[in-house]
Amino acid sequence: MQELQQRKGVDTRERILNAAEAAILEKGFAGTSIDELIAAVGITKSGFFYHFKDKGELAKALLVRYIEREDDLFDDLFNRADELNEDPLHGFLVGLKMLSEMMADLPGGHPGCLVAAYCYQDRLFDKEVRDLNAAAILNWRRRFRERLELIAARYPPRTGIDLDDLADMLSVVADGGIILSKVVKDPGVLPRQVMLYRDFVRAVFLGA
Amino acid sequence: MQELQQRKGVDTRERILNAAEAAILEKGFAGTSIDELIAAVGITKSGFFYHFKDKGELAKALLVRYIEREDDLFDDLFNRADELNEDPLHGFLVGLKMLSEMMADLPGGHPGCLVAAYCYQDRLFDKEVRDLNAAAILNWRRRFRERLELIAARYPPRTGIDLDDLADMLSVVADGGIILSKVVKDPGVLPRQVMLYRDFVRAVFLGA
DNA sequence: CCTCAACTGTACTCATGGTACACTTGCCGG
DNA sequence: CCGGCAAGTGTACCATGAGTACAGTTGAGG
Repeated sequence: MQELQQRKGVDTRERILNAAEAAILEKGFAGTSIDELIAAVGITKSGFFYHFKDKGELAKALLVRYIEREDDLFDDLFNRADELNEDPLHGFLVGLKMLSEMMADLPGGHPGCLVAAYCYQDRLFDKEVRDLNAAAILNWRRRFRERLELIAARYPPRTGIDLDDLADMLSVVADGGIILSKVVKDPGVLPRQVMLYRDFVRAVFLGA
Repeated sequence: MQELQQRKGVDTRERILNAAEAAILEKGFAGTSIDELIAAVGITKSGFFYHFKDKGELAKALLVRYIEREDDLFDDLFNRADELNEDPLHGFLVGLKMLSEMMADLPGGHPGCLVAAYCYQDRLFDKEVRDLNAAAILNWRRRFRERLELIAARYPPRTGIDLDDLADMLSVVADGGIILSKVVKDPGVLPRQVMLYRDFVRAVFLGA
């Protein structure tokens, strides 16, 4: 079955994606040259185009991989938090604390969010990629909204709070927090902002 | 005094900056070509290099102009809010409401934040530009922190809330809200997120 | 009429993205 | 041990974009 060959191929592809992700988060998509990627990975230009038919396909593959990983991370994190806790509110609060700690533990700070990076260069990509980006955000909204509804069923929230907006706010705080952390070069900003969001969620449902 | 000539020159420079700002927020810095800018403005390449010695100077001039405008906007907004209100907390809350309304009234939604865009392409710029970016964020932190201190002197805040973090959270919510609004193509997300931040500020100082 | 700001025009260099296509290498099943 | 396929290499080529160089033009003001 040519397992070794396949493993090598997958491996090279992953290494291209790794190099591309790091470079794109620092210099943007158009600012990242294929030449620098193949130099970093140690292959030739032809090798690159064997794996991706053009630069746009690299962009798409990168985003797909990024979104899958983030989804897995959220699944894992909040499932663990739920196991530790029966109550939906306290499970969510524990999950947010774990998220904050995870972000605090990233060596060198959070490297950046691909969704945000693509957002500020979206005319470089085709509709498919832009739709993928939007779908990822809407999926996170749905996922957190479902949790918030479970919480709201047991703890009546403050009136005038829309649960979609409160769900969105986690993505907002994460993306905004990443930007502030990067710009002021203080990795601590992001985890502290997540904790502020956690405080707000508690205030909404516990009124404290 | 060649006033007309100077006005014409300043005007052309501003038109280059306008075209560049719009293009960079959509395609990134490296994705924006000088050729497309001069085509949009209706000048030649020589004309462009008469105003900016290279692309890097364009980037710097653009960011300086953007930060000045944002500062002026905040000055104007919160000064007006203060005139309408004696109490520092209610003045701030009124200012946030006005900010939210202003963002809701932007036709086509917020075009994007240059600070955030530069953040995700920062290796394309020299240290001076990156420092400008960081200074802008720190200046907004200082500005809002001062307001929050005035409020805290009259309304004891919930314990465990750091005023720097709460000040940062406005920038965080703005930058994150802009990204979500752009990605899901719903201009309403941003103003609603600002209102959520306002709710949180009220909860911190009024406990309600 | 002269000067200066604000350009235009032409011509060139170099790097990068991308295309095309023939060729190689090495594992694997038959 | 041989043919096939995955995973590449090597070479050549083209268009676009950043930037350089520098001479010439235009029009308002003194």
